[in-house]
Amino acid sequence: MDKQNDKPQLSGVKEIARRANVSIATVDRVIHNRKGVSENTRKKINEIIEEIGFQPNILASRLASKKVNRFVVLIPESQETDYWESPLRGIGRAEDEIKQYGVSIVRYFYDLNDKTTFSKAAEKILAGNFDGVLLAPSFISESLEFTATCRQRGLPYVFINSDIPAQHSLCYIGPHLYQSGYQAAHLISFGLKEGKILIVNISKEIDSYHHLLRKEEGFRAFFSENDKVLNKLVKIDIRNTSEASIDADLDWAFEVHHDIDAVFVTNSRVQSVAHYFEKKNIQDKILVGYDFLSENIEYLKRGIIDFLICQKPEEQGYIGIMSLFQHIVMGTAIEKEKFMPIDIITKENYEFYSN
Amino acid sequence: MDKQNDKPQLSGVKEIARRANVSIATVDRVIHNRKGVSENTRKKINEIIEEIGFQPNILASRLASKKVNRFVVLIPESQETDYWESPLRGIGRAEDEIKQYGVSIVRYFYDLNDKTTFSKAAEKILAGNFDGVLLAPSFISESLEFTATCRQRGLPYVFINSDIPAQHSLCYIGPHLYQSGYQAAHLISFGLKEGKILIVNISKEIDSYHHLLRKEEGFRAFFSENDKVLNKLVKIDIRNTSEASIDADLDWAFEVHHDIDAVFVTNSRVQSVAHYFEKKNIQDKILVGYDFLSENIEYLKRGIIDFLICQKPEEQGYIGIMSLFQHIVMGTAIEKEKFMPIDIITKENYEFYSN
DNA sequence: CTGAAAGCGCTTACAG
DNA sequence: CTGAAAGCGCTTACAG
Repeated sequence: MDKQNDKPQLSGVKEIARRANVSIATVDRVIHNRKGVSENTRKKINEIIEEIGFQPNILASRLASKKVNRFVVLIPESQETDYWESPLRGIGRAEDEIKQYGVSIVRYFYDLNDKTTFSKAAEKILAGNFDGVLLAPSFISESLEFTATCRQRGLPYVFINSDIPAQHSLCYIGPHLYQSGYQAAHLISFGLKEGKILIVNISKEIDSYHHLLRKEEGFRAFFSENDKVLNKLVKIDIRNTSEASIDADLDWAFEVHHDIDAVFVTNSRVQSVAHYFEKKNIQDKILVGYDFLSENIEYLKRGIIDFLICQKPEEQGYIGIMSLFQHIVMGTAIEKEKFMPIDIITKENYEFYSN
Repeated sequence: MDKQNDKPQLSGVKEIARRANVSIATVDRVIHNRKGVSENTRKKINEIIEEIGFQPNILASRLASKKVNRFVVLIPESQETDYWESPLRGIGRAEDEIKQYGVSIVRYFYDLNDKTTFSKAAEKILAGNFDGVLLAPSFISESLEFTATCRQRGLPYVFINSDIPAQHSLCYIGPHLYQSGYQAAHLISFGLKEGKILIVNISKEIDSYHHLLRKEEGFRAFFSENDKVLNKLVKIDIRNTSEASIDADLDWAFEVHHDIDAVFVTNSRVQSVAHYFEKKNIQDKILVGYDFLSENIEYLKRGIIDFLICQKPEEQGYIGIMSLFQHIVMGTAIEKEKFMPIDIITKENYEFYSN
């Protein structure tokens, strides 16, 4: 049809080579910042690239290149709760999408109750030959040690699920903990204009305890900032996570504070409190906690848990890998901080929720 | 390193051709179900494809092919509210991702207040040469007429935002209206154990009115199914959407029902009620409505709107285009119905929400 | 510092 | 009904 366009403008490396009067091999060298090109030619070629707004054809590039990129993942293994299965699923989904681009992913897991498993895995990773790391830095000092070495070697890493600020990570992908606690407070206060609220922290690991504190802070901030003088807060920390121990602690709390109207559990262990409620046939108290886990959802369905706050764990894994991919393979810019939405899950909407 | 793998197994069309003792051109014909291959060869090649689990290299395929796919979008233009800008943004995002695969997207818009604009655009689309359609079927009978022709021509189409069931669409991507109303009811009832609730439908188009009804149905169902005898429901329909008219109607409603404690607006026009509340300095009533629009968010921030239900409009556009792409270009299977999550937006989490 | 040539795994005319 | 050959836009040795 378009007779005038018989010879469409060349727009690729070929055209650049033609204009610069060099071979396409040299153009390729400049595009990829490889050495062995005179300053003059480099400058000329870069100008032409600028001028014609050259965008490399990523399909052709990947097809021609035999280079493979090896990513490695270091996250907690699933235990007690199956929370970490979700990020893992997201990682798998990302892998499926990008394996045709020559990316392979190796997975390492550590035990959240044993720091040494983290360090051992980290060592293995450093011994291997990887191009990018996706890391859940649950143990602060061990993570710092690991990332220091990565940085030194120019091995880029991405944090998911919890952040260690100012560590030169490529980016952080995960929840805004403080704000999610604040959100939980609003929900409870919306249903309970006046009354006593129990905050429950359940966790045996000291390290991740700091996460729970951030949520608790946000939760408390809501009440002090919004002048909710009619709401009183009390709290208990439960470090022994056996059912018997949790039950005993809750027994104690409800005995001392017979007038508790609502309970906020700062993590996915809300199921333990729900279980307790069910056993004791407690029906009139508001219960809010975290995470889209099958057990939690069961209690949500039965009306024992009122709200679950959820932060797209699967998406965290998916975006984590894709961020590495964008940066390392595609060479595009990525956001420094990607906070997950604070999703509110109820009996009515859980079946439409996508992690 | 792997000396034993000097000659890695060929796995592509070449290997199939070798095993079948034919040329790769013939293999290509079979892969794409093109005619001009004897039943015998076709069968043999298909067996080999099965046997080696052949997966075509989509990069190479797209690079070699000069075929372009033309998608067309038919959605309402942005007016009154800027709701439709979001799906449009999602469509643009999808376009950016897949244009390297030879996909181009043409956009048509119709006026929600004028059915004829829909039909005219539909006609133009049918006159053009397209490979796939993304359609918001706001006008039922006009849409049916259009899709009948599409089906006849083998032109696949995807519905977004609202569904017309059993129309052989490739898929539907959008909200579950009934359930979102049910969700709104739960939220209000959580904050209001006892009291009178006003349902407000604001819309001048009769056709899309049916959507609002579905939400209202869900809303009412919550109260009847959950034995909320202490909550009373009243409703008004507002068909003249000028500010003065809305205000007058609300004046009337609050005069007749002086004891209204909460208001549920069945669409994004919740901002009109919020505006009214602000003018009249009404602060003690719960207000719940729909959609992440900047004006609505402003009222959310100021505490006038309590909750917004939102159904990822941008995502609808994005997924809509990607579904066409998956089906037409990649040839992969897609889900028949993709319901959007029912997101609950509050003052606390709106800034982390991604459409 | 630079270039000619082969090749990535497909698709597409074209010829038979 | 089938095949040989050119080509998609890059990358990669290799040779100079």
